[in-house]
Amino acid sequence: MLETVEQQLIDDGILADPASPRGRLLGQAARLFREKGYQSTTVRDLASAVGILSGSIFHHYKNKDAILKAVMLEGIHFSMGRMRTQLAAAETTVDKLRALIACELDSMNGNRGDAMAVVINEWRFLSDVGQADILTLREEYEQMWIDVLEQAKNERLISASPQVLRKLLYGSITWTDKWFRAGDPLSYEQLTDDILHLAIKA
Amino acid sequence: MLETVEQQLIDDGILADPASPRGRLLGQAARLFREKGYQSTTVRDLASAVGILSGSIFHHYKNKDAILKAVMLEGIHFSMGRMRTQLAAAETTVDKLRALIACELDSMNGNRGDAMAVVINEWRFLSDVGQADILTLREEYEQMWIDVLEQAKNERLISASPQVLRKLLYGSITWTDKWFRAGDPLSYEQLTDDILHLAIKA
Amino acid sequence: MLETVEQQLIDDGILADPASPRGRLLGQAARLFREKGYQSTTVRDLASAVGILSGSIFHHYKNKDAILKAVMLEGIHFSMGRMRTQLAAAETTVDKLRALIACELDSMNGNRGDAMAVVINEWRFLSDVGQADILTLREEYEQMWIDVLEQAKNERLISASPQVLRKLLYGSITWTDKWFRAGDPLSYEQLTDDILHLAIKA
Amino acid sequence: MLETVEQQLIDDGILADPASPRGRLLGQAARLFREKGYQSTTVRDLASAVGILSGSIFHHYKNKDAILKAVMLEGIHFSMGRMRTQLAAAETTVDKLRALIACELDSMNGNRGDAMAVVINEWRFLSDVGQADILTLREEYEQMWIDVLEQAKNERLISASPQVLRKLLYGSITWTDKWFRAGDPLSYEQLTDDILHLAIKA
DNA sequence: GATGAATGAGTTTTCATTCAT
DNA sequence: AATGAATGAAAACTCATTCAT
Repeated sequence: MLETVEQQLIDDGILADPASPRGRLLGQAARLFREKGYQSTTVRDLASAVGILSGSIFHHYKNKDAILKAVMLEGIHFSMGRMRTQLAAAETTVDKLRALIACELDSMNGNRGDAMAVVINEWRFLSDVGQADILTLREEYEQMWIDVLEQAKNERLISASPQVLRKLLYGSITWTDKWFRAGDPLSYEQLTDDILHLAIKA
Repeated sequence: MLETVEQQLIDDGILADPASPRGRLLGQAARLFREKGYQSTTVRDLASAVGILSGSIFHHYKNKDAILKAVMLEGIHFSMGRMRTQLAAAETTVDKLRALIACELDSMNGNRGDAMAVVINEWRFLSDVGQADILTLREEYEQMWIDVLEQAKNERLISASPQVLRKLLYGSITWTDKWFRAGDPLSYEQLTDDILHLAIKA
Repeated sequence: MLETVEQQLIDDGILADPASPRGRLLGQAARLFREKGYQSTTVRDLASAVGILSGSIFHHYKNKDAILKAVMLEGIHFSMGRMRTQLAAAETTVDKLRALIACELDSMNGNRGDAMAVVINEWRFLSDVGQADILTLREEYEQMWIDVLEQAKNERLISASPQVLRKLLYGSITWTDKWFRAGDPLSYEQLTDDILHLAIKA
Repeated sequence: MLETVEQQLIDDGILADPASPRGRLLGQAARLFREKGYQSTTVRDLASAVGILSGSIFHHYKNKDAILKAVMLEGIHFSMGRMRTQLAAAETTVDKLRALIACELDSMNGNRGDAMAVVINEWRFLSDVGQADILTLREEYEQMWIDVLEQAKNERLISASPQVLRKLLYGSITWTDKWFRAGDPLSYEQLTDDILHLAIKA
């Protein structure tokens, strides 16, 4: 099911095929940028991770900044694609909120999680132009959260303001990237529930 | 009162006097590391911020890594010192928890907040040796949180495990550094309360 | 009439047919080498100017140096061909001199002028081997000038030594490439006359 | 006497002292840019010519373009300084014209000639900003020529328009850089006279 | 303690050229 | 003939660090 969403996005040309040279480069770049940080990852690191020489990188991307941007776009597109699907399948507001949390958790920690972690942690290193190009997409993404949280506020499920609560949850969820390893000793589902209960009083 | 804590730590030789050359360097370093990141801040940037030439930096610190470490030590010492004072003054467990949140929020966003933000955000850039040297201190700091949260758990104020809840709150609080500007439109006290209500059901 | 000379040279296989792939490449190369300089023109620039990909360039020429050499040969052959025709048609020594000046001016500024400008301005970037191959031809070209100037000297039309005068005129004429745009406000004929009067006293 | 002018300019801080590190760099840069061209001269070439390592170059100049600009400024300032002195000493218009020619010839071929040759031959490789910064100075320089040529025109010493004649003489003189070696077999004075007689009919 | 020129290893990037398809 | 991914050497430039003064 998750695979379906990913495959769909690849077929639509929104995500690069992970088997293609470009896709392999993006995958390795996401991993390295996450592990070592954008600035500490050299173009040589990227090249050797995909088994080519450093000069060849520039056959695929104009410069290092363009690689960072591409990684981030992959991350956001993948996360949004999956979120949309899961939101559509959720019935109650609580279910929707749980879906958002689960998706975002998986975006940071799942097996395609590197790219989204890069979006969060390396954002400041993306050039101004690159940031501007991606900003609309990020805002769209945030709006999906705000919409659900406003609904929850109307239903008196939450007490804090949606804007503030979103920021607090965002911090909690993105920080999991630094400490959470699934099933050890905490399962995904438990963590999702714990975060859900930060938000709602029940 | 807060000034008292800071002054005390300076007098004890734990923090550098902000008026001394060393203290001015650390203050500027904290600010620059936070604003631009450790790696993007050059030794020249540091030197020119305190009005000396780049070569002279190395009369004060052995190398750039030593500066980062010193900044972090300042951040942690200051935060812990204040936290201890405030904890001692709090009576109930809820008061203690509120004190921890308020202190940590101020550690990230207050006027001595640069150093603590550097501890969080630039941690990975500190050398292994440096990290090892500081780790005990960070653990001591964390233990203060865990102690209070375990007490809260015993009193059934919180439901999640103290270890997990600490991590989630940590994420929420440290992330404020990226979006919160005091009084605009949210006050410090409101934000403290909002975070407190993530943790406790009341 | 000029077209006749050019057509003749194409028919004789001395110049490439501008409609052929090779001819189009040489034309674009001449233009780009003149505009941006040999070193600043990349093989990709050349390829994209003729609508192919960079790798395909090397099916036509062994390397970039060979393209430069071919452009220069085109330039010299064309100039010499025309000069011979015009010299044959001139009766007096003054007419011959005027013909040389007019031809060389047009070689730099006319609609086939790019190649000759490249001969002059990019000469140093041609490989030693390439220079050696072309040198005889350039000497032959120069000899046409020297012959006429010696005749002029014998007829006391000029006072300076033919060798020196040739160099001085050469500088004046080739430099026009940097400032002269025909008819604005100076016509070709006026400029030709002005240069002629540098040489002869009349 | 010439030395006097040069020394004066050095004392005034307009030219760099050839004995200083900066001055030595500029001298070698002028030589290399002239010999091999700006683009073919690497920063390593420059560094090794003055006996330092390539990275140290950037201690003196921000980038390669800044070196080119500095070389050009040296060339123009030196030429103008000397021209002004010589013009002031000349009495008749013919003397002035001869002085201009002699100065410009020496600017290209004398022992400080590298820098001026670079101004002429590498102009296109100076960045747009750099060109803009120098342009006023070049115009000032040209005006000195135009003024004398207009006077000559009024006195009916020359027949062509001052603007055109200047361009033609400019080409002749700057081209000497490619072929003239003083005293072999032509002396400076003879060459100056030959060029003077291109301009005036006498 | 401060200076600032120099170091030298490292970075991103460029680009002519090759070659399997 | 054309493609276009890959090569690999070389380019300009960066920057923490050293050290003689």
